[in-house]
Amino acid sequence: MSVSVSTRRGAESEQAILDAARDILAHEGVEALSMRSVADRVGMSATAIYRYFKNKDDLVRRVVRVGFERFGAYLSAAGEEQPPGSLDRLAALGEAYIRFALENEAYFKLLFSLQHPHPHSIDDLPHGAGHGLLRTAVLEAIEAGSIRRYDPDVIVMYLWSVAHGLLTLSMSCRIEECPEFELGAVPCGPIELFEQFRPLVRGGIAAGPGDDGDEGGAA
Amino acid sequence: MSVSVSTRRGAESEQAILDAARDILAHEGVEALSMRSVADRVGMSATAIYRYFKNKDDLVRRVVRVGFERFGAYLSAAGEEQPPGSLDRLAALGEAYIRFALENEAYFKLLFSLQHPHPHSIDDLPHGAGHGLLRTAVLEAIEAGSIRRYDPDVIVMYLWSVAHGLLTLSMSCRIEECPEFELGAVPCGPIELFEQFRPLVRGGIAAGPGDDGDEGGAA
DNA sequence: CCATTATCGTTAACGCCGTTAAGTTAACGA
DNA sequence: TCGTTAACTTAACGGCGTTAACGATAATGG
Repeated sequence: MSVSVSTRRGAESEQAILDAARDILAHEGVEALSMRSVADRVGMSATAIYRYFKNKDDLVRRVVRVGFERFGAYLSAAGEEQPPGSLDRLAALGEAYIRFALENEAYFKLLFSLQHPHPHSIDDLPHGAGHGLLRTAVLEAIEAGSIRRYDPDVIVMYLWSVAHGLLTLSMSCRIEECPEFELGAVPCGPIELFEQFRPLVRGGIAAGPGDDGDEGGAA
Repeated sequence: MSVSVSTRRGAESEQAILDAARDILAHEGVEALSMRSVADRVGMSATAIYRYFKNKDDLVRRVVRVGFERFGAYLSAAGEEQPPGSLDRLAALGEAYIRFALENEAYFKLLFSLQHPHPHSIDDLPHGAGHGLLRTAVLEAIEAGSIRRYDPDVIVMYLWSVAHGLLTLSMSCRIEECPEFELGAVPCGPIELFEQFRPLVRGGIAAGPGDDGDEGGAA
């Protein structure tokens, strides 16, 4: 009886609004995302959106949440390509983190915006934006003996910080345009840099015992 | 010909505008920083600001630049408290980076905003936001044998990423409110976490010799 | 000393924004 | 048939960055 045409049409509108907002965000950037622009795209007036979303922030939150459900899937898939408990799995997670952020830059910038942070806590994110995934991988790696025994939550935050810091720095400073950041005369994006980080993350920056040889470097 | 009274009065207004904008940014946050609010504080109309600044972005850029001149001084002072070429100096720089960002959150968030990144390149920042400082410290540490020989620019980006990532994550996810991030039942802010990172940065995450490790990665 | 001129500031207005309030239309249950 | 309600509209408010046109005022040149 009651779950009738009207409610279904309502849900369809809601979905259309979400889709429109997602498109605008992805293709025109966050600055072009306004109630009016979304409304134009779905062919209704801006105020109609308020039937489905409390306000703009609510709409944006919903949009972002959808995007980050794929984030979790993307990370999960990338991690499972490497054996559990291995360092390679951790590296794959980091690389997937970076790759996804670069390919979905608007989403990433919006979610981790410093001005209006959208996750009120890590738990707000689907799969904790990969936090749970990473934590599991770290625990497995410790258990497998791949990485040293240390507070797993600290290791998680450390690894997350390395990838996230590299990303946010490259997004806000455009390091790829800096002449200093051409490694071996080849311009170097976040992914290449992240690869170069691997030995440092694995073995640290401290000089090893009896170590004096150069293990890498630019011209 | 003279740089006379009229120009000086103009410069005074310009300074008053900058001061007002800085105050609003620091005390009320970036959302309260509008041309009209700044104008109100200095006691003139919003449009008068355009005599001294091309537009809002120009004003903000100038404000941020002033703030980050102190950033460079802060980092420099913190670094010099530790012996040159030492790991302690690198750690001090990182800790100062975090401390300054926490104490000048609005500045930090504005400069490294992902939406409107203000540094067009690292060189835009006074002292490269400490980049030059860090680079020098890394080179000295390599020369002193404190850290391994590796591309110094990669090490710089790595260290910068660790600190910056921890900061931005904590600012956008409010990790201190997450129950997971109480280390030893004590709520744990960025500075405490950064301290916990030190052994990882120094020695890496890999299990030391003695543990059976899956050391056979890609590289 | 006066006219000119550049400097410093004003008010009014435009088009955008998020949001609220009130009104319209159509489908539905009783 | 009537009343209710969901879905959507238009009108409007206050705030935003910004432009244009205009006035006051101080410095300067003849």
